[in-house]
Amino acid sequence: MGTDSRERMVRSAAYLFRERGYSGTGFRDVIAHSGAPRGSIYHHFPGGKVQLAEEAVRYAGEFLNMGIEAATQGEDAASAVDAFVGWWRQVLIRSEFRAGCPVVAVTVESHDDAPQLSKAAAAVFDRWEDTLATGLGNAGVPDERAARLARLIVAAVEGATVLCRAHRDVRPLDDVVAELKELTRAAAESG
Amino acid sequence: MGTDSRERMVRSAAYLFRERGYSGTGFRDVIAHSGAPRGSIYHHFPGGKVQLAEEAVRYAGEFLNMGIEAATQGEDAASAVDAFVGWWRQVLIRSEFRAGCPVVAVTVESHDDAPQLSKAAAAVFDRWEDTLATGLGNAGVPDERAARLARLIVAAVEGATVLCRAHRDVRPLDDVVAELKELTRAAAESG
DNA sequence: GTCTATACGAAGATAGAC
DNA sequence: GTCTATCTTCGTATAGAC
Repeated sequence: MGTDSRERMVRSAAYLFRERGYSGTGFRDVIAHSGAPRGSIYHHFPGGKVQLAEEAVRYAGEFLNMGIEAATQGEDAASAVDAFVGWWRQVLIRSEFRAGCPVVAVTVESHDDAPQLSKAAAAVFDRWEDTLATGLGNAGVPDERAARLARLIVAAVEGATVLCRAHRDVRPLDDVVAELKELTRAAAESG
Repeated sequence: MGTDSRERMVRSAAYLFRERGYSGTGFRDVIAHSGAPRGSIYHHFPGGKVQLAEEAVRYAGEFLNMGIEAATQGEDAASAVDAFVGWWRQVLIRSEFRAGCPVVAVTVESHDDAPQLSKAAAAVFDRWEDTLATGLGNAGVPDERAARLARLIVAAVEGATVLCRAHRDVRPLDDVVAELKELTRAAAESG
């Protein structure tokens, strides 16, 4: 199965973007990290680096979304927050605060000449919000409120991961989560 | 006053980082944007690109902090949020969602070989939080809560700017701000 | 302070053989 | 699908003249 190296490249790109960003990650790095052969980059990705990045964004988006979906089956509203936050906590701590969110990294460096990247990123953020909102809905938060809360959660947690990387400490994330959980519980009870 | 081109380089670096990130911005671009002479880069910045970036982060941090300070003199708690958010709204809209926060950009791409950059970024985030927390305190929010709320505001607004860039729309920021304002007002009244 | 020239490696991308 | 060779442009950084 020769398509194996293709998948590894996408995964490696997502991994490396988290640490060094889009411009900071070259094919050189992706090849080295994935162990994929140099000669087949443009065979697998005729669209070059932009295509690779687009797929990496989607891959990361899908991957995390599955985690959120699995964890938002409960009826406790706060568990929806935990589901989303838990992943980032792990990423931050395991990488010793060297890694963050690849989707944020790509968004922040996106050019005009590659609008596919912002579009892919927007789709990922939307998907995360939808899944979270569904979880909040199951926990009793009214639909309209759930959508706005989900958006706040995504924004605040993504922002908090950046603060954590700067501080090399999880506390910003923990502080933010404490506020979010309180807010979420109140919203569920009032619904 | 020959130091003028030095300042312009720092400002240009901050400006360009917002759009293309740290790795995506070369000296080439900084020279072109600032109009500064090529030959004096390493005269002004012996530490090279890292030093330039460090100063750009500090410059952006100080600049925005002055804006927050000026706007948090009132007694309305929500105005402290507006002060911070207003700036990012302007940056996003005027750039047609091409520009974000340079401090976030640098943090997200920071290497192990230049820990000065994360440190400078952390100092900036802390300063913004402190100024915001003081504003919230003046509006009647208890000190401990004010600190946590300020941190949430910084994280959520920074995260929202990323969402706005992906969507090419201000709505994520507006949605997040609506929630933050409500939360802030409640905290001020309960204090 | 600013210039030119230059070093040297890496970037993304393409062509054509196998 | 993978290889090697190659193109062109760009990256940061340095040296030494002016």
